[in-house]
Amino acid sequence: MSKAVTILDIAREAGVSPATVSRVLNDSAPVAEATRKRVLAAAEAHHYAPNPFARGLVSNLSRTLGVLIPDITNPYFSLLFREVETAARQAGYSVLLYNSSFSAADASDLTEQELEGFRRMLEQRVDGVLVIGGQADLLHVTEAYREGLSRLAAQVPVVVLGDPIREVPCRFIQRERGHGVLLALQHLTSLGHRRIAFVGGEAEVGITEARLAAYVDGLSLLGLPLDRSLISLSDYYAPAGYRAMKALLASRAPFTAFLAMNDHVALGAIRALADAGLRVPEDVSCVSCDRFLTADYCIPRLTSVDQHNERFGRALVEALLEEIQGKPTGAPRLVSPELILRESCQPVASP
Amino acid sequence: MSKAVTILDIAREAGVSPATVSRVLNDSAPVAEATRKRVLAAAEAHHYAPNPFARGLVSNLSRTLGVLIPDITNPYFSLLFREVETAARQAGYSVLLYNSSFSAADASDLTEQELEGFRRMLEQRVDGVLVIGGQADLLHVTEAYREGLSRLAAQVPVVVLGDPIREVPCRFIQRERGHGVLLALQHLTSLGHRRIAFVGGEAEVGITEARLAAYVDGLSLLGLPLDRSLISLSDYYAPAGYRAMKALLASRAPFTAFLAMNDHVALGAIRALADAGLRVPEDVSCVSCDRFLTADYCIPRLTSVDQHNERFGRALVEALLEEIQGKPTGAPRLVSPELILRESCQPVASP
DNA sequence: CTGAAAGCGCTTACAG
DNA sequence: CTGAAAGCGCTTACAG
Repeated sequence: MSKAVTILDIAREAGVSPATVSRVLNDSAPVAEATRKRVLAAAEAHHYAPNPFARGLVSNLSRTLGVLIPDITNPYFSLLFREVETAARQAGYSVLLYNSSFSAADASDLTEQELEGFRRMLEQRVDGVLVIGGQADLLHVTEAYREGLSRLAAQVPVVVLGDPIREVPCRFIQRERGHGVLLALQHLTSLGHRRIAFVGGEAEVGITEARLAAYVDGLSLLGLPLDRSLISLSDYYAPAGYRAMKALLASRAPFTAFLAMNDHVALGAIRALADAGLRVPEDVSCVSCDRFLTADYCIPRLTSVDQHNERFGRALVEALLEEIQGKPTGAPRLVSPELILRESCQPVASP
Repeated sequence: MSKAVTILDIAREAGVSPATVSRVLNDSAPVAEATRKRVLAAAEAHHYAPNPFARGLVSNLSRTLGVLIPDITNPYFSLLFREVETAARQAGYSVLLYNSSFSAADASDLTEQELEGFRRMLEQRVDGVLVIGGQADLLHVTEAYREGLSRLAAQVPVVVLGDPIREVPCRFIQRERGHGVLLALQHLTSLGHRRIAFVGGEAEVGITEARLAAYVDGLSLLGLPLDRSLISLSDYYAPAGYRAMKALLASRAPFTAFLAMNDHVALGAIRALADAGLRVPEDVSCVSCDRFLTADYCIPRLTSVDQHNERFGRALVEALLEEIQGKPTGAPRLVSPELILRESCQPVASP
């Protein structure tokens, strides 16, 4: 590999001191226009890029943001991440991604992975950290996690997508998560459905609790009875949706429609219905949340609440930049959920 | 933010010189066991993490790998990336991800995004770069891209997933991409299909050309005639699959089965068939490539060739580490494609 | 086995 | 507006 060109090379070429080159490149002090031009020309000619190590050593800044995510192959996270990366880049930051492969199934084992992520961020001296998913999504975190996150936040600005964790000095940002469920319930009841199941999600996870609460409140708001046997939890992927629907069918609790935690769960659930000889929407209607990429091409096309989660990515980055730059804290812009009507709902069959 | 602890703090605490601390921490020279223990204890006690800027300034190493990817929300890339990140981490490297949002549709405009990615990698002084997708997937790249990639490779080890580009000093790694198509064709012909369409993919893209070539060769191998009107290209997402199938149907060329470039394309194509009143597999059989996450839950479940692309991620990282460490070049381990039989194929209806 | 010292490539007071 | 010099926190010959 060829040796990189340094500020000294540019200084020599432009006939000035390295200090002046630095001033021109960082626009950190007035420099005579003629000098300035010579410096810029020299830098350009040699494709000069300041050494970030040297720069970091004095500024203590890496121009890098760390992002902790459990699983980038989950479209919920990858959509969010893409937005985060774009926003970060536009603000002049690179993004270090750490995939902690966290799944609520075995929290104790995997806490270590998240702690390792925290450590990495510290080692790499990122300028700020975004924590998305993992234990931050849970109602209760382990003590080790609390400590690790606190230590991290003591040394670098941290923004967490989630509800505040007691005594942890991060900035927490949470979205409104119940309104979409209400939209879905209203839609289903307007079609005459009265026995509406809730499928997917895990207990102990914030989003599940929030949506479940909205489900319970929504039913009462709409004057429908709550039947706990219509709630079938699992997790957030297609196999889980399949299992949850199987369990629901096995319970023989009657229902004419269901709410799915997301499109993958919906897919699995619809598959389970099909395997039981039930069609969507002819026999059962379905509204899903968190619309993913291919929902418009499934059979049936999924009616889904689009939470516009990905737009939230930019808000997260902006909050983090505020923390880094110590600027005033604007409240994150809210993005309203939107019910996308497709084919998976139909008026309830008259009994 | 609290001021970080430095090697001097540890040296003082352990009653040794900073040089000795460095030796212990890097295991770079013999140190008396007693001294060693004191140093380690002090480092531990203060959660000491060496400053990567200072370290990088002398070593010129960042312990960071750069990964250039067009779109992390595409499951093909996110599956690959997850494996890359895991392998990199296990080798002690962090990963900087740059999303270039490249789509072959408007190459000229987007070359700039990829060049910007190259520049970023250089600025950040990553220890090595992995180039995945984008123009690297194309049969022909722009001159600007060639120059940018060459300049990058002149300064840092670069591994490209793709076919060699003339005069560019990178290591290129390519997979075998035709065998899966042959498996699919054999399966379909064994079911009696003789008019098999090819749906999805773009001309000018390597993988499309490779699979198309395998399709042409496979047909002749199996003694079937080639009918160009059964080839309907588009790109790699569900909407494209939909359009491609619509076009194929509009052409009225008869076929009883089709090969899809990937599961998203298959989904779109099957949707288009459904909208035309045709069922899979009853009316038309389908084999897809590049199995994605939810293929087992679609209606119908997709029969698909699993290329095990994600396993390739580790091979890429290993190749890059070899380039970085200047070690001998092992040929990348090959991963054979595997035909996953599900529900989307059925014997051809007797005419 | 251990320490003193130079040096990596920048930025930033301090002079002028 | 510009330069000389110190210093950021490490690592690595060089001595001993």
